[in-house]
Amino acid sequence: MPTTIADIAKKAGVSKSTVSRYLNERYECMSAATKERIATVIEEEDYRPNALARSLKRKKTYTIAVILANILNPFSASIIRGIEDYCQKTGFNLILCNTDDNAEKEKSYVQVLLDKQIDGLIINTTGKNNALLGSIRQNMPVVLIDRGVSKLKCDTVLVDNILGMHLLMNHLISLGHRRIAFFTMPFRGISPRSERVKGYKEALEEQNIPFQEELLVETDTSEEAVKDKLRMLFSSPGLCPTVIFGYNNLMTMSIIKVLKKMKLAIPDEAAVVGFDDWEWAAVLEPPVTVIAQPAYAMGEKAAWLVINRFEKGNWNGKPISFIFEPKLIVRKSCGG
Amino acid sequence: MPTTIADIAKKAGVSKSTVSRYLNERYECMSAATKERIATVIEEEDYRPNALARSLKRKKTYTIAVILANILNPFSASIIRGIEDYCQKTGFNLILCNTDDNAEKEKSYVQVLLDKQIDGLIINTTGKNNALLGSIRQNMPVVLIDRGVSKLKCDTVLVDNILGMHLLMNHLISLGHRRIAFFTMPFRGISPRSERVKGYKEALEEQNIPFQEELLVETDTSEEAVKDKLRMLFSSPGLCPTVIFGYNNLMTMSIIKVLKKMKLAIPDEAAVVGFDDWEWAAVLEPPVTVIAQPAYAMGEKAAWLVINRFEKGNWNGKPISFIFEPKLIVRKSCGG
DNA sequence: GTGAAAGCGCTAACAA
DNA sequence: TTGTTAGCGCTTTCAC
Repeated sequence: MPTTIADIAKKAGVSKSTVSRYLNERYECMSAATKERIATVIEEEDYRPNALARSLKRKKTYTIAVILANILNPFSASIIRGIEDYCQKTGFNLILCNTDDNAEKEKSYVQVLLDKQIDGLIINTTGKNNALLGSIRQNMPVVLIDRGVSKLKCDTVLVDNILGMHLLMNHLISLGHRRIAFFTMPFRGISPRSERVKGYKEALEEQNIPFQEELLVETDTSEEAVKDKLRMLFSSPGLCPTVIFGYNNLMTMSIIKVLKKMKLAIPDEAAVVGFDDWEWAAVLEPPVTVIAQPAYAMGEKAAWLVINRFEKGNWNGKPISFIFEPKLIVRKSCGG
Repeated sequence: MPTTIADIAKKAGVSKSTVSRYLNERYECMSAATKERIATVIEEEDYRPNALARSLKRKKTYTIAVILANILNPFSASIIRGIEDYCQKTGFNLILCNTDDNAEKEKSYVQVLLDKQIDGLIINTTGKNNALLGSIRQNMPVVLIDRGVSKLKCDTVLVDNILGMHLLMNHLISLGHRRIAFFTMPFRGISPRSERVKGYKEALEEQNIPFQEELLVETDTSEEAVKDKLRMLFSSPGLCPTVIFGYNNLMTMSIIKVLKKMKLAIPDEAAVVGFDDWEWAAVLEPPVTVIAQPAYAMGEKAAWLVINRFEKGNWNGKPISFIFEPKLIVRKSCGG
């Protein structure tokens, strides 16, 4: 049976309150002798307070949660690492949840986390539980990461997707590309997606290149699906793209794999670009040109936001939005 | 102010005990009418029980923790994904901790997690807190993943490293390689490392190839460090390796990067092999031959072990050890 | 079938 | 400076 505060109190010959004061470092309210005695007993018993009991009473768990689509995406892994490191510094614990972009899973997680009385939430939301998220926003800090939802008055940590696409498109166009295919997963209603599409269209327009609906292709990231779409494009004379853009690193990777299997030379027969940088992008043959997002820093910032708001107790203050700048990293996959 | 069980009881005109029974699905002990009434009130109030209070009373938190060196390693990310998925299925929550192989961080995490009354722990241990781990093993299930510690009577989920090295070495030797460099991080006292070294030496011996101390090189995974070591080897006539083995994917990646920067053709001027398969290994030029470990399955199994033991309440049963079989995946980075 | 009361391990207001 | 007491929100005997 684990030792409790009562055991310590008895053994030290003081009351529980005094021990509690000691635990909370209110040393002013006790004599040096008492302090010393308690310290000794705690040491001897190797006593550590039960965090559950503490939390129940204090109404603070010093635990935050992060809900992401999929930790296997290196972008997500970096975000989590940023969050975890910040939590570690500040003594918070981190609960991790994967939703696979499934709204049901998201909902269920959010509820369980609330039951557990977490102190804050960082979420890459599916965008389908806005009512729920809006309501918990009343009781604890919530920060949306990567994907914003304008009606949700939460803090947000985002990347400037429109800028990113402009950087990328201007680069491609300056290299002479005109038929630029945009491969994306079918996540409609998700902010980064619509922003990237917007940036794509804007950039085309600025350069007087007509937007072609057929070049905006929706597919999941499986190789088979990507292959089908790619085949179709390449066999349509007026469409045949000179460069394929991948919405995220998973998509980009699939595109590259398929292109290689199709024995198409990159970039000469088909160039490739992606959103998200990742460890191996620079080592592939050819190294992949990408728009890099500062995932780790975004994670850190998100953690800072949640924890800061929690500690300042102002989780109903005006929402803050952090927009990180993406960077164009020119490598060799687009020619030029 | 959140609604509590007392609120529900009052509104439904019953006692807290009855509501509690309802919450715990002991419907036999109440009339259909009562059940109905409580259900309605709970619905109306959107009431959910406070998990903290429950846990304090029941002494179960339905939360387990995983302590790993670094989630940024795709091997770790896959393990976590396996654990998380299993937890999700069984309704457990997962607390995530990174230690960077720092024994102090590990110790501090373990203690905080104990304070939080977690129900089980999965750990890729530094091997430097055995006393602590041994003692908590008395109170909850602990499973060691990836790295075993024989004196710790915990369940383990490992990979057969010796077999893996034999598979790999036999392949290399059959291809004509004789000077095989082994690049590893300086983690001594860690079981996978000594096992892999052992397998390496055994395989050499079986084939009557003398073991050369200088080919077993210790370095961190930074490109600079790897480059230095590689340079040194290549400039020693009797030593100059025909193939470099990377202890894990981080090391292998560094080796490949450096080799490419040195403009050495892989595999003709220097072949490369690694331990751990990862998403992009097949897409690199040339695709990398590796020993693959079933990381996701290992994570799942570890979660199964912890949760199963916890639920069966037999965390003092005899330790179980799961040894997964690694697979040789032959690609093109070794010639042949 | 239902309720009263004690208690999980801790904190904090109030007294002394 | 220290102790007494009343909870935090829930579960669980033990009565009725």
